[in-house]
Amino acid sequence: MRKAALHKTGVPTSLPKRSDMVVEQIKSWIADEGLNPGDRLPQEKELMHHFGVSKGTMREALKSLEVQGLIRVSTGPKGGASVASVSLQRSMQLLANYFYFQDLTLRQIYAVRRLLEPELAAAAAEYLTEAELDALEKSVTLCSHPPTDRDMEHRQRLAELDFHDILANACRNEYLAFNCRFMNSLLKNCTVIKKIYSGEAQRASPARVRKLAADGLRAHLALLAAFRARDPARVRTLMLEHIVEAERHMVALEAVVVARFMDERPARRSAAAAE
Amino acid sequence: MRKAALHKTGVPTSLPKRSDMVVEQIKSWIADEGLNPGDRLPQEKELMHHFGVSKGTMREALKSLEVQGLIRVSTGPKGGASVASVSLQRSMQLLANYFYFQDLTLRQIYAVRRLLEPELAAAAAEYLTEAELDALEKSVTLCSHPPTDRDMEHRQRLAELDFHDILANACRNEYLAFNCRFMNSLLKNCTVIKKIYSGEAQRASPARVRKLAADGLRAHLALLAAFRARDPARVRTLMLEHIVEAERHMVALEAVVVARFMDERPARRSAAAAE
DNA sequence: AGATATTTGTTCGTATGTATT
DNA sequence: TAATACATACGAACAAATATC
Repeated sequence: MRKAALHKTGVPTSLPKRSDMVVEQIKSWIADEGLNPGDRLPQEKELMHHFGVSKGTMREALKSLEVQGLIRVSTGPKGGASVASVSLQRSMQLLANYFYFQDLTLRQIYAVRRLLEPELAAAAAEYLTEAELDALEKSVTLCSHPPTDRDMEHRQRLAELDFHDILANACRNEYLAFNCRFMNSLLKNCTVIKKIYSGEAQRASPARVRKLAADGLRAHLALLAAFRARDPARVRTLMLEHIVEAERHMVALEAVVVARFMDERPARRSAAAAE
Repeated sequence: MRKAALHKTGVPTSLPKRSDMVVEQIKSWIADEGLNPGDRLPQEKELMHHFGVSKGTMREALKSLEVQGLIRVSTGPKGGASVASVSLQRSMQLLANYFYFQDLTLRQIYAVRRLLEPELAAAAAEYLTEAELDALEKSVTLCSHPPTDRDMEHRQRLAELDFHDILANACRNEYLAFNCRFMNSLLKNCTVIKKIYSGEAQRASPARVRKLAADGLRAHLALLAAFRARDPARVRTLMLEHIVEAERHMVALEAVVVARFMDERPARRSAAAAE
């Protein structure tokens, strides 16, 4: 399970441009040489000469690699391009771009979350450090007081998601952890959460928002106790209940909010431009 | 659940370069205007003038957006940049870059696959068209004859994964489907599959390879019957068994192959470059 | 089918900014 | 502080691709 082809782009979108060919060559060069994060690439001038392209073209190629997160480039002496490990944030952002036009629903996300998050929590139960347990508790206490204003309400919702991010940090399965972190970030940016922030959700259905918060707090408290007891089976059960419950509240809120503000939403422009 | 911020990059990596600022501005412009795939952006010259940057800088910005999959650009009259929906292939490749340095194990991937694939299959059972059922059957028959050479053996392994891709196509949950498709592509490129292709796995453990193929065929046949019967519950059960079984074989093969060829693997260079 | 106009793609020369020593 | 090494940015000219007539 190592070194799956870094370069093979799969489908030739059209005619490959010069800069794209350079990109592929540099990629396979990195893979073939087995370069690791931190290793430096030759400097611009040398690369230009090596690939027989001009500055502008080489710059575009390096830009492409930089956007993909595969290299970092810095100015000054000892500067230039160096191999980088793709950051978590960058990957999540690039992946979020894919779903931008997919019209995901909360149900679809929660259908996956319901399956993965209990497993993540159970795995984390085994490895959570004392520091992480304290961090969990801090997130819980932040949510334990009724919010005095909307900003605090919003921060409490985000803290609830931080709770789940901490579990991802403790999980040794990087693949599982990434998936859960990404769903957390999707939820952090989702419309319903934003509506809660802006106060629209409260106005639409204050009782539901209160119950969402109260149920969340109760669930996190119970989970924290199970984590401290290092009881993976109980953690799994509690987390599943928590996710199912949260989904119910969120979906209900989404329906309310959408129904109330449908007319305010700007209709999307007609596709297939101009002409 | 619409229009989560397209632009907010999150962490300012360092000092923003000119081209990066242009990128962010164009992104938020696309989001604010609610542009859809196909909608055209102003042409290079106009953009240069609008943002007050030179041609090279503008080109870097457009290159960045192109790499992210957010725009496509073409030459000629009526050419220029237009908004694009990020393609599945591009997203999977960008995401694969993240895991390139994460040293994922088969176990980690299968820990997630075991949870998601049965759910995907159950969901697909409801929606599979006749054409898709036929495609499934075609994949199964391709695997039903003992392979005559290594190339055929390899194509059969890939056909098995195509079987699972077809299920993803039939699933209405785009988020679940993406996750399953991505794991399929990870497996297609994983070392063990490649070793099977090159014949190393056969030489190391021919009995295990035969059993992997035989069990896979049997499982897919049973699944096909359950799909035709539109029996989601049975599909779910069968798929779980199939995945667990496949994991066992693959992990065993991986161990054998790694043990036999450890010395041939090129050691990775020392990290933290020069100096 | 071929000519032409339009728009991106590439190159070069030069100047500026920035981090190291 | 100054000198050096490197990326970053500008502008003009030319090459290549493609839609339209």
